[in-house]
This record gives sequence, structure tokens and C-alpha cells, in this order.
Amino acid sequence: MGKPTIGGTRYKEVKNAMLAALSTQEWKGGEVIPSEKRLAERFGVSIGTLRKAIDELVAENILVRHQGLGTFVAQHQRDRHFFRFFRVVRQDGDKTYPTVSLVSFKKGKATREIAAMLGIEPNARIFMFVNRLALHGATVMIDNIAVPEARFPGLTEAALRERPSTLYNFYQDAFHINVVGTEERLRVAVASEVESDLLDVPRNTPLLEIRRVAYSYHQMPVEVRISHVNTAHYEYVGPSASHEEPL
Amino acid sequence: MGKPTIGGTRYKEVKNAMLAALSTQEWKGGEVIPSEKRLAERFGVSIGTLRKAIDELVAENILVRHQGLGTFVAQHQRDRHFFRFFRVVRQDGDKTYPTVSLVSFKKGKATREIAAMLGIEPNARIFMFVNRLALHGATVMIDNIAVPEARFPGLTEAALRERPSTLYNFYQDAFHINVVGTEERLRVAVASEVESDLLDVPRNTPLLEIRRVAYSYHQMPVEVRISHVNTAHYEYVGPSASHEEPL
DNA sequence: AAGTGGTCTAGACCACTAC
DNA sequence: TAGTGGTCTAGACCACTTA
Repeated sequence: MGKPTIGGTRYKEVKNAMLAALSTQEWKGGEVIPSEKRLAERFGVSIGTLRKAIDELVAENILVRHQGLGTFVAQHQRDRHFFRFFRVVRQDGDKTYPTVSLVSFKKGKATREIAAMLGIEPNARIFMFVNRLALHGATVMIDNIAVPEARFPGLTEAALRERPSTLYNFYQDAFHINVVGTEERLRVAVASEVESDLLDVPRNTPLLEIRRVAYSYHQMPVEVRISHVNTAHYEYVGPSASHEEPL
Repeated sequence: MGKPTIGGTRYKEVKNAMLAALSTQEWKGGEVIPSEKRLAERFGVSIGTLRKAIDELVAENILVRHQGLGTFVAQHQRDRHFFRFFRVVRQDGDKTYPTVSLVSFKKGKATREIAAMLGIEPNARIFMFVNRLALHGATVMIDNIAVPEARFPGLTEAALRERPSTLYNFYQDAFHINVVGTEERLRVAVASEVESDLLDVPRNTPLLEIRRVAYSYHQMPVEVRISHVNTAHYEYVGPSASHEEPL
């Protein structure tokens, strides 16, 4: 496979070549990729080496293997890895899907802070929207979401409202943007006026604030969100610290 | 290697056999384990199969490989994986080691809640102690820690105070207890009287509450702690959601 | 130089899925 | 039955560490 990418070892080269094929949408979300045998021939390596590259992409939840069927580009589905990205559960441990409703939608320009997090220029155009999330019938969480217009051309409020599945699934189907990882920072904040209205709590009620950056392949940031959670009856599930990379 | 453990596949059997050798302290924290060649002979598998078993144990941070040196039982060291377990950083991202001081130490009996989390009988004897953690000179976090007396025989306040390194390193050296993973739940709480004194904040200041269970091999719970963090200038680093198991 | 883990090969055989 | 991924083998050669 020549040397189109760096990485030192053959399987890293293969992995990077596969990431490239994913980035260019040669392989799209949910589709099968060629068989291991074919890929080994294409990249000029043995099956074992090819498998080691796939092993890592599977460990990173970028590909999914199905014995007897083939290897697929991972797709965001409500009933599959949803709780990897939605980490709020009831204090007794009960996990349920949130009911999401769009509160507002507008275009604007990125503040310096948002721009830095998204890796775009300050004042670059972004979309901003707010989601209200309810669990067991009560609003528990407010998401303030920002995405760069350049990566989401033509995004509209109607499209957001009418999306059939999860937000990240929508990003994938409508914009070929695959969210494969996030980084989150948590602190305590207090409810603003808007938030206290939406969450039905008094002004200045302490809330859990989550600042998230979502990444696509090659750590490319694609979305920033600041969430506020009422943890009176719910809590946030942190990392499990086994099979976890050092900070 | 007969069939001392289940698991379906050869390499899972090997992995379980290795976990057993770790549990029985045949291989102790920080020590080298036998070479891949020797282990392959011992378990009656090929090098490749043996390596697959080790691969998983390395991915779980239970073993560490050093090319040219050998494979070692992972050991808790202040300068190595410390920040996998200590996830509080300054809001500008600055990571520093906390200065820890023991506030109190006592024996007692496990409440039903603590007992459930530790997997021991209610009213079983436990040690309880409180640590104060300072960053950049100011107290930022209070840890309330509980461990079962049965697993920490002879633990004393003096030993805790005089430990030369991190708490988990102390568990490993003094009690052969290897913490290999944790589970954490986060919510907002308010400062009790003791906490407001120690953290130097007004009573009822909202704090970040972290409930952690620490596990050794085979998901055996060994420690429970409830921490409270003043997030005025610090924050909690959440999971990275790539290479992360589904919940 | 000897011993270790790191990478890579070129297969074999099995289990699962679809037709 | 044919094609897929899953496991396993028995080596080879390389890079690194210690002596």
C-alpha cells in the first residue's frame, strides 16, 4: 500500500488508510466494508495484520464486526450505543431514553470560546439550538448545542424537529458526520432564568453543568454543547477507569 | 492447561488462568511475570494465543509490557496512571497532584448502603477515614472513604499517615489489593458543616458529589468513597466515550 | 550476545449467516 | 454450500534492554 500515511508499523498504516476511506465516505455509516480477505489484498498485507488494524477500529467503536455477515461502519442507533453518550440515569440506576424537544434554533457567530473548542475561526457562522430532555415525564436536562455551519450546510429547524432518530444518527445520515468520541468536563452551576423555567426549579438552583466537545475521525471537533442537569433525582455516570486511557 | 476456567476460547481460558495467578499473588504488584515463551509452554498454547490473552490484560491496565524487559503486574505510581483515578483539574486544564492530609480515622460498622456497595454483610466491620485534598494550596475536595476490615487487616491511622505514595499504591503494597477499575456517579450536593469548614466555603455551598466504588480483579469491590468537590475553580474530567464500553 | 516483547506472515479450522 | 468473521498455530524477523 505504498506509504500514504505515517505510523511506523504496517497495521497502523492500514488503520490510517481505513480511516481515510471512512473520512472520504468511501464507506458510509451503516454499510458493510469489503471482506478481510479483499482488504488484505488491497493493502498488500496478511490477514493477521489487516485484522489487527480492524481490531483497533472496533475497539474505538468505529467499526462493528458481525460474524458471518461482515464488518460494518458503526452507526448511531437509539437502542445500541445510546448510553455511551447519554450518561444521565435515575439515582436508583434506572436507565431510560429521554424525550427530546427542540426549544429554540438560530444562526449566529461563534464566540472566541466556542470557536476555540470547535477548531474554527472566531466569528465563523454556527447554528445554535437548545434541546429540553425529559425522563419519566419531567424535564431533567437542558442542552445548549453549537455546530459549525460549514460542516452542517443547510441545517434547518424543521429538519432537526423531524429527524427520525437520535441527533448523532441525524448528523450521520444527513451530513455524513460520524461522532466517534466526546470529551466532557463537569462542574456545578446555578439555574439561569431560562433554565429555571424549563426545568421547573427556582432561580439559582444548583445544577450539574456538562461541557462537551464531540469528535469525528482524527479527533476533528464537530459539535459543542453545554448541558445543565437537575440532579435531584438523577445522576451522571462517570468513567469506569478500567480499559481507560491515561489522561 | 486443562479446563480450570470457563470462557469458551483458549485465550479466554489463558486470561482467566492469569487472573487467577494474580489473585493468588503468585505474581505480585510491580513484579515481572514469566516470558511469553514460558507462559505459552505452561498453558499449552501458541505464542500468538498467549499474546491475545495478555493483550486484553494490558488493555485493562492490569499488566504492562516493556519491550526488552518483560511483562509486569501494573503498579499504582504517582507519576504513571494517577490521573486515571484522580479526575479533578483546574478549569484552565492544568493538572497537578493533590496534597492529601488525613482528617479523621475510625472503625465502625457498614450501613446497609455501604455494605451493599462493598458486597459485604450489613454491620460488617469497616474502616472509615476522611482525606482533605488541596490543589495549588487550597482545599478543593473532601474524600469520605470506607474499606472492609476483612480485606485490610490491621490497618491503622499511623500506617495511613506514613504511607510513602498514593493510597492505591499503599493498598497494593500493604494488603496486596490491586485496584484495577472504578465506577463513579456524580450529582450536586451542598456543603455540610464539616465540609464547609474544611473547604472554607459557606454552609450549603453547592458542591460536586462523587460516589465511587473501586474494584479489584473479577469486579471485586474493595473500597467505597463519597467525595465533595468545590468546583469554583476546578472541574471533573468525564469519560472520553471513544474506546469505552457500552453501559 | 542473549533475552525480551513487537510486528508480520501464510496458512488452518471453526462458527455463523444467507441462499 | 459459499462466504464471512473468530480463533489458533508455528514460525520469522525486528527493536529494545541488560550485561
